[in-house]
Amino acid sequence: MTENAPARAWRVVLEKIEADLLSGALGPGDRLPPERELAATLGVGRSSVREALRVLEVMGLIRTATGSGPTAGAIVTATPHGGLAQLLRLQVAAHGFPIPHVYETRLLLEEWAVAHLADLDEPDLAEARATLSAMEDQQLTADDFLALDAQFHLRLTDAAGNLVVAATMAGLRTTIESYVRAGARRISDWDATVERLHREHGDILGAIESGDAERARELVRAHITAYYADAGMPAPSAAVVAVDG
Amino acid sequence: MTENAPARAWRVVLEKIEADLLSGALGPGDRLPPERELAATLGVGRSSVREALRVLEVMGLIRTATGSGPTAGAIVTATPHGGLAQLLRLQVAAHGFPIPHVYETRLLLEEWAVAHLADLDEPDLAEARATLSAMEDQQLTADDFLALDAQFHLRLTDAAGNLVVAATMAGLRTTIESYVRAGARRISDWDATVERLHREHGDILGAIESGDAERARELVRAHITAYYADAGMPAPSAAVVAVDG
DNA sequence: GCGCTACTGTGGCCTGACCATTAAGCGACC
DNA sequence: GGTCGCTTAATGGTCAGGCCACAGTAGCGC
Repeated sequence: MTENAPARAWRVVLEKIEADLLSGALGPGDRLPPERELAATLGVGRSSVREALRVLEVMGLIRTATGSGPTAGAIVTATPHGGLAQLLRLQVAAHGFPIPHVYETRLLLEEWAVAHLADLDEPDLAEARATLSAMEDQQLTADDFLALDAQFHLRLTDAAGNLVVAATMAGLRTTIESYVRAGARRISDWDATVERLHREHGDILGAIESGDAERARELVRAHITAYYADAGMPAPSAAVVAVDG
Repeated sequence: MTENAPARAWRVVLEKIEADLLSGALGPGDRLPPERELAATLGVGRSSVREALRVLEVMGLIRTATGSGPTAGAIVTATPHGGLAQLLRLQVAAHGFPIPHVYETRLLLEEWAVAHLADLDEPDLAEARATLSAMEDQQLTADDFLALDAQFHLRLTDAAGNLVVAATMAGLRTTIESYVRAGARRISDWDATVERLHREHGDILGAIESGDAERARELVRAHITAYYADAGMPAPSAAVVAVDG
């Protein structure tokens, strides 16, 4: 997967950096050599170096800053959220990923997360609870509420303690965010929906705390599919929901 | 997420292309304008265009080819596998994703896939069965066997019919591939292991075909965790396995 | 007609230049 | 002696322009 290409210069750079990361010569917080130096070292042009760095930047591996001093330059960060979100979003835009598949994946990840949390001895739900409290404010606009709703779900997933799952979930959420917002405008009785969503959130937390993984799963599935249905959004293929639920 | 940046030229290009994808002006199979033209149109330098295209290429959205004629240039492909794999691999290399989290995610996705398949009326297992047959060859080296093993699992996931799950699984597998291979060399009685793996594969297919989702889940979990244990690989956090299984 | 050649379009890559930004060095002034 | 401010260096960001490689295609010669 990483060779057989006849020469592409930027790939040389990418591989060199990946190798340094794997060997431990480079790690989070470390600073990459300046672009010009990297170019000279690897015998490629600076533009090729930049192409590779751009890829790394978009993928969330590095952050770049101008200027001088220790904070300038390209620094390894390893923050996957943005990159994953970008990739998913673009693939959806290019019709590589059908939206229903995105929904379905979001659902299965979140089901796993809550079931996993329920099985933990002491799940850390403090952040999720805090978000839940914030959602009680009656003054919230629909968009504000949805933002907090998204935060609640993300914090739930974060609490499950798997970074890959958490990052993927975040990416999926970002990807479908605009559709969720659009869906909210199709809901007739928004206040009632807010009421219901809030109650369901509480129920989910309750199920997790009581250690009932299966119930947590079911509640999450119902919670999400119900919103999809209300908002008239393309469901994760009706058959799937019917069979699975 | 797509703005507030003070100017970065390459982002302008990225956003323009994403917008064209979303609006349908650009779709799979279509050809992007030549780099020079894109640069002139957007008022940026060609190098900035190239940086954006590089990102799209690595993410699997486009493929580029030199030469002239209809097949040359940048063409929208929307093939997420490579990009996802690259992203996961790099994040693991940069310690953004701990390997156990990758294992765990792989496990949960595959559990979902087989359970989902079991719930389908007529799961298409032909490809998986074909791979299974190929694995009966006694002449296979360990690496060949593992390659087929990977293929079996991927085809299983593909059959579940969710592109996001399938692509993610493929990426995860690629990411941990080297570790799996290394693990195989730590297994003392390889022949017996092959025997067992093969039997388990058959059992999994059987459970799917009999529509027993829960059993398929358990078999897959046992199948994978047992191999991890045998190969002395960093388990998806022992606690998790103990509690969940 | 057929085959070869030259041309043209296209990405791949490099060089060199200039700008913007940031930190550090250094000196003048209080 | 300390502090403010100017200068300088380091570094990414971007552009312009050029050259090469490669793949069609058109046109030319036979």
